[in-house]
Amino acid sequence: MGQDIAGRGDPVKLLELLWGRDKAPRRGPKPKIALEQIVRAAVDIADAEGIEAVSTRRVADAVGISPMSFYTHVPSKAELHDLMLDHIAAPGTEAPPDWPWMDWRARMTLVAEAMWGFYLQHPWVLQFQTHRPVLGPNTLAAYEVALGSVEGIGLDDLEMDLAVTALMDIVVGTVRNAAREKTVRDATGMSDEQWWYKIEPFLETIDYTPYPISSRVGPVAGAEYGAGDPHRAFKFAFERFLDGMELMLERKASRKA
Amino acid sequence: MGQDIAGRGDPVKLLELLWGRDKAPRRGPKPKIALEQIVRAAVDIADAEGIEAVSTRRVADAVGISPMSFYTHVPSKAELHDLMLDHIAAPGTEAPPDWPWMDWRARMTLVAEAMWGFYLQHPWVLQFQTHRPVLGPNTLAAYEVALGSVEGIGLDDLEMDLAVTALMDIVVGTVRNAAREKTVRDATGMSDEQWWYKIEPFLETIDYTPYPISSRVGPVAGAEYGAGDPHRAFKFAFERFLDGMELMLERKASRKA
DNA sequence: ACATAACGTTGTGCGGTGTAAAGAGTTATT
DNA sequence: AATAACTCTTTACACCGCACAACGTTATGT
Repeated sequence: MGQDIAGRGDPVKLLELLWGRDKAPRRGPKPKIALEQIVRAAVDIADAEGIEAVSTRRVADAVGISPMSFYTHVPSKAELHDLMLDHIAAPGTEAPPDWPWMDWRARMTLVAEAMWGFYLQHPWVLQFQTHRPVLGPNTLAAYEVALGSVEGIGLDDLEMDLAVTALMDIVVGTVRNAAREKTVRDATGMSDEQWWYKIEPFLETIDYTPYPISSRVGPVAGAEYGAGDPHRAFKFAFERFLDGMELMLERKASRKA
Repeated sequence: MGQDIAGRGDPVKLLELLWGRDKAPRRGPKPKIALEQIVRAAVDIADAEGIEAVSTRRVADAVGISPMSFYTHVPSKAELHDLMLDHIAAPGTEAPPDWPWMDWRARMTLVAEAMWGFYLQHPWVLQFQTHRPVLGPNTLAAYEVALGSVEGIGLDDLEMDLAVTALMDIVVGTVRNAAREKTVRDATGMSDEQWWYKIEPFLETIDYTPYPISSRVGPVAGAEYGAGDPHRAFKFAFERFLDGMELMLERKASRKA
């Protein structure tokens, strides 16, 4: 069931699907629909109603085939998930033209902000367990763009990967809070304000003496997030990280000189 | 089904369960089992077989009650998830005694490393969608400890929360890769090495000219992660972040002086 | 002491899930 | 023309969360 881990099946078969490598002339009747239609339908459902609304039956119905016919196109639901991930990675696989004239901080910020928007558009991606990397064409292209933001600034290859990984982690970690409000409101029909208002009487009955710092900091942070600006948490973390990167680059440069 | 968002039900009821607030003398027959047994059984199943193995029927069976009797103790599966989260937050709710003598970098590092171990022990937590905060006693206590690591170092209340949030994001983002290997191997019976070996022939058929940087950096990073050290990604990101924090603290101090 | 209301437990059942298995129909190859 | 390979479909199974109703148990109100 549910959002388990892709890769149970034959990983090579998945790669063939990702790269469209079974275009060889086949024997049987022509397929009624193409794989891409299935994947796009699944993504549409996920974008609109969340990943839990994506069932094999539902997807099959959306493209007009019988439930089990789904399995002629996709080995299992796990593979569908990977295909969905690579599918939505399609936009943002090209760096802007003025890319080379920007400094690395601007480039990394651009990549991070684009990624932020990406996750807000497809919040269901955040529900997936990170599994083995999806080695599809779009995912690779997006990775290429991200790596390009730190190319030629004085990092070795491993450090470049570490920097991009850190960038992604900070985005994912902070954008969760941004996606939360929308997702939870859709699912529960209750906004953050309504939720806090509802539990407030109970919260007043709690003895906060064991939590002196939290009870001081919590309301301050709560008021800030309640105002709806989780993007600020991202900017804080990311700017600290960029400053640390800059220090590292300076150290490396001065060591060489 | 599956790992959806907690909080569909009455949020106050959930708080009462979290804080054990329904100890009033009740009328009917004595419950066969206590809520804590249910939660512990659920956590045990999740630790051993992953969150997808935790079904209401399965949990009920584990504690020796009928499937539907589960619902007299817990309003729905969503509430069970929140109860599980607060339950496992119990350890690590106390700061070490030499805490005040450590500098803030050491304290934050300690908190982050403890958190790292926590997620490796309960990797299923990473599969949850972040929803509204779980305002349980253990979760609050853990937050208190984390906040304590940045108390009195020159940050205002909001910045303290932002710093702790960033710390958590970096840990969560990087520990996913560490949890991945174990989880996926358990689920697929295939190690990372076996997986790479299996897809290697296919990978050689791909034209990498559109991905010049990735094809150079990827293998280098892959060799490093293949050696099994995602902890290095954490250390890289976290040290950059700490350096950035230090710079921020210096700036704030010099502005005051 | 007894009726009653509130509660715990249980069995039945509904609509959903992923997918195995088997069969029918279609097409390219032999 | 025969056959093998393919797509699509129907049926079926074991699971899921949980609504509902029946039944038994206990503390309360009279």
